[in-house]
Amino acid sequence: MDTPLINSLFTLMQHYRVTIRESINANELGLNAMHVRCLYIINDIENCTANDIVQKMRRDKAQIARLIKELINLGLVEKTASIKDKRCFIISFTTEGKALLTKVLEAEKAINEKMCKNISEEQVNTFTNVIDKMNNNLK
Amino acid sequence: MDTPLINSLFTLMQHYRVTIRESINANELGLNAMHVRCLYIINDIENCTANDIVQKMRRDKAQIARLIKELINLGLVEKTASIKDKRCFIISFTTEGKALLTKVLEAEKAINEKMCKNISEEQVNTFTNVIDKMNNNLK
DNA sequence: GTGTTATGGTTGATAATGTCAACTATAGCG
DNA sequence: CGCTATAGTTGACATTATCAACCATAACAC
Repeated sequence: MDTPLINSLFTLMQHYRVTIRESINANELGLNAMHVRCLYIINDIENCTANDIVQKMRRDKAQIARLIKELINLGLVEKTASIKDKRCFIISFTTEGKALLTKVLEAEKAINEKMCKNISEEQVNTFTNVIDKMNNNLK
Repeated sequence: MDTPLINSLFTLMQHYRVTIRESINANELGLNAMHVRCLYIINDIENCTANDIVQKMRRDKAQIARLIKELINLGLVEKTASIKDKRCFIISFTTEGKALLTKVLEAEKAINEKMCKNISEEQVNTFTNVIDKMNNNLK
């Protein structure tokens, strides 16, 4: 086996993508994986800006701008001008957005549980640990 | 932290994608990550057919058909009719394809090493183990 | 202050990737 | 034989990603 690691990772991501899509469609939330990731980041980062998301996701800022626009059109988040830096907009949840996030988190939690079934807590810890290290190594 | 696992995985894949693209572009091999994955699979599976790749990659057969066509146009692989089943084509490497695969494997090996730096063998083993289990759980 | 360069964000155009449905040819099975 | 299933191809289309140009503001040098 040459580089089973990456190939396994690819497979896992593909599985995940299919599963989350099914789950989200089933829940009729009208979002895709990227939207969901965005919501997480907005939730995690205090006074989150588009640029924060770009940094976190390592994706093109054009793509992020459009993702945010979609989230706004869906009425899930809103932009407010930043006082400190007039170039930036702070992205925050609407009431609907907050409610939806809760739902999405539940859906993902279910997937997470399914995914981690029969894997010991210790192993999962090692797993996340290794991922973090890898992320640092590739930074 | 709600589902750091998936988010970390996303980040890792993104890192990987960027790294492999840089590396492959640097090597001027003219391939993308999907091509590379295809090559691996063709290498791994005895008498590999398009359908084998579809199964392995869990992607649409149309996409795979086109990927293979590109690899053929690049002169990397070739199709030969299967004797057993006249609907299938066996995909095999040309001399150039085999040579290129070797190069790609080296490039990926370098990335793999970079990625696994300062991570013990044991941890890497646990890691791959957990991925495999997760893949099974999501199957 | 002015000028210059860097940064955050938006948009248009386009490329890359993924998906669906229709179709051909063959297989497998009653 | 007739019927249904499978392997693969193609066309059309949807989604996602990337690049370059652009505007407004910031940050810094002078």
